[in-house]
Order: sequence, then structure tokens, then C-alpha cells
Amino acid sequence: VPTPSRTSREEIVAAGRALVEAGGLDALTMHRVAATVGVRPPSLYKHVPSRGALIKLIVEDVVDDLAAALDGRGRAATPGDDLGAVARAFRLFAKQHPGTYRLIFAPLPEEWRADPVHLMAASRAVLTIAAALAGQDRSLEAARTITAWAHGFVAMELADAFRMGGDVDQAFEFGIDHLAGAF
Amino acid sequence: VPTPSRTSREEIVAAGRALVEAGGLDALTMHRVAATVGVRPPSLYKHVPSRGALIKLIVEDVVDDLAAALDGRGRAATPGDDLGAVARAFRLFAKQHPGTYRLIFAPLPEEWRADPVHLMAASRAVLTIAAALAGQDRSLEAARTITAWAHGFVAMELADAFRMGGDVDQAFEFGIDHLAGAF
DNA sequence: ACCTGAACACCGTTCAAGT
DNA sequence: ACCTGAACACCGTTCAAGT
Repeated sequence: VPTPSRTSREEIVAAGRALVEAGGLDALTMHRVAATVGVRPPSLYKHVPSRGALIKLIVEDVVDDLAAALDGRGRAATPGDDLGAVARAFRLFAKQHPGTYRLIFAPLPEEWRADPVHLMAASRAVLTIAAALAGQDRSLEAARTITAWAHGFVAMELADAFRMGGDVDQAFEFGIDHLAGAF
Repeated sequence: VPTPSRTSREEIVAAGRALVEAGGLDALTMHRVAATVGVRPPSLYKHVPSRGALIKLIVEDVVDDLAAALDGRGRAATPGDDLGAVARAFRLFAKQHPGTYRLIFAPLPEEWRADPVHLMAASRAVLTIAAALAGQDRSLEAARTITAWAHGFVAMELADAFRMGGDVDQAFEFGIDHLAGAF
């Protein structure tokens, strides 16, 4: 006798994402996800192959949101202003979703990593700006320099690694200004 | 009747570091550490308060080695060449110790994070170069820009996040060149 | 003073049995 | 076709008992 699903993959991903956001990857247990969606742990395996596969789905969900946040900005007057706008949008997203942002570049086992398609969508905005700043044939290197700086900055900020005083917001603006003029 | 220790904190930290290096933080279990040093899991608690405290000791050990790697270079001809030398030493360290490098800026719970003293020792080399490049009163911002870029770059590299082709070594040298001229 | 076995409350995952 | 309880092999940690 077929029975209707009592939950869904979407609901499971959303519940898992909330758990990661609230308590990091350690808080993502199949038991807790099951309790959240109102089912017993073994039932989750009818919707998702494993905890690792669930992590992958959560990361892809977050990366898609990041891509939307980076694309959903007006066009600024100069490439330098555009760089400032994406950089600030990037940092804002990380601060608004610290728990799940960290997952994006976390050193996960190969099989749990996001599909490249999602990361490439999130790279589009920076690539466009890099081409405007450094020229088409240097755009990939410039984009990697910008992205590395932006990710490194927010990763260190989220890890509370800026412990020598000073104004962290000001250091971020300093980075924007000097990268905009670097290429 | 007092009995002599069959292991030590140093041995436990070394065993834990090797486990993290080989299999990431997930591989660091008290059971495996105990088996490596030849003792039962409960005995570890005579030498280390908890798994979290062990993680902290491992991170501090790694950060000390990183500081030594960054300091153990000759002085180059120009500040720009010095920047290249530390940056390459930084990246080399990360590639030689990928599993434990990732721990340094990992989003660990507050109580497991390295003591600031260790991180500050590792910051010394970059701060000196930043002062030479950007001037004393901009040295902190410049050091944060450089460190963010370097960490972001190797973090993305270790996470296999550069998936759009191109030469990654060349992108790193591109970053060095343009940061050296940015301040 | 350190080590041990037993125990507790958790995990991820499998599987046969229910509906 | 999905859900469940029972089970297995793991975890971190505590604690009384050994030496």
C-alpha cells in the first residue's frame, strides 16, 4: 500500500540549512533533521542518500542565494564603484549567513562539494568587473585576486582572526580602494 | 601507588596533528588518538581536558610552525620582493600541511580557538612588509589586505574552488605583483 | 598518579516489518 | 511507496576500581 510522503527533500534541506546556520556543521545530525521535519531518522534516507549528500544540497542552495545577492545590485558609475558594491554585497551576505557561508569554501570531501555550475554562477559578477578593471585577457587572474581577498577577509572576520585592534570596516574599504587601483 | 605516565601531552598533540593532517577534523577521534599513543580513550583525559582543548593545542602547534616558516627567509632586495617571498612561503606551508593549515582559520567555537599570542607571532613578517610598502600608519590595513588575499587564495585552492581553468600559479604571481604595486 | 573496563547518551546507517 | 523500531558500529566523556 503506497503511503504519501510526510516530508520532502526541500523541507529536509531547509531544516538542515537552519541547523547549520544555528550551530555549524556539527549541529547537522540526521536525528535532529528528522525531528525538525517530524519523521524518524531512517525515513530521511528515502529522500536523501546520506548526510554528505545533504551537506552538498545545502551548500548548493546557499551558493545560489549568494549568486542572487551578488547579481541583484544596480550598475555603478565606474568599475571601481562596481567592485566596491559587489565586495560589500559579498561581505554582507557572509555576515547575514555566517554559519552556512563558511560551508562554501570549507574543505569538504570531494563527493560532498557543490557542483561547479553553482560556483560559476556566483563568479559571474566578479568576472565582469575584473574584465572592466584589468582587461579581458587578464580578467581571470584579476577575478581570482579579488575573490581571494574578499573571501579571505570575511573568513578571517568570521573566525575572529582580526585581533590586533584597528577598524575592520575601514580595513575592508582600504582593500576595495587599493584593489580598484591595482590593475 | 603512583604509576609513571605511559604517554604525554606532546605525544597526544603530535598524534592528533597527524590524524588531522591525514583525514581532516573528522578523523580526529579520541579513540584513534588513544590507539596511536597506546592507551585507552579515558586515559587521554589525564593529559588533555577534552577533544576541543586538543584541537586548540594542535592549532597553536601549527600556527607556531607557520610563524617559523614565514620568518625563516632571507631579506629580499625590495619590499615588493619581500612580499613575494612571504606570500610564496605562506602558500608553500599551506600546501605542505593542507589538513592542519585549514584549521587555522576554521570557524571553531570560541573556547577551541588558538590563543592570540600565536597568531600575532605569525603576523609579524607580513606587518613589517606592509609597513615598508604602505607606510607605518597604513601598515595594519595593508597587512590585512595582504593576509586576506593570501589566505583566501590558498583556502580556495585547497577547497578546489578554482574550477574555471587558467594557470593557478600564474594567478598567484599576478596577485603578488599587483598587490606589491597597490599601496 | 595514571590506567582500565563498564557505562551513558549520543551519532550515521541498514534492514526487515508494518501500513 | 514511505515510515518505523531494532540493531550495529561507532563517537565523547564520566567514574569507580585497579595498580
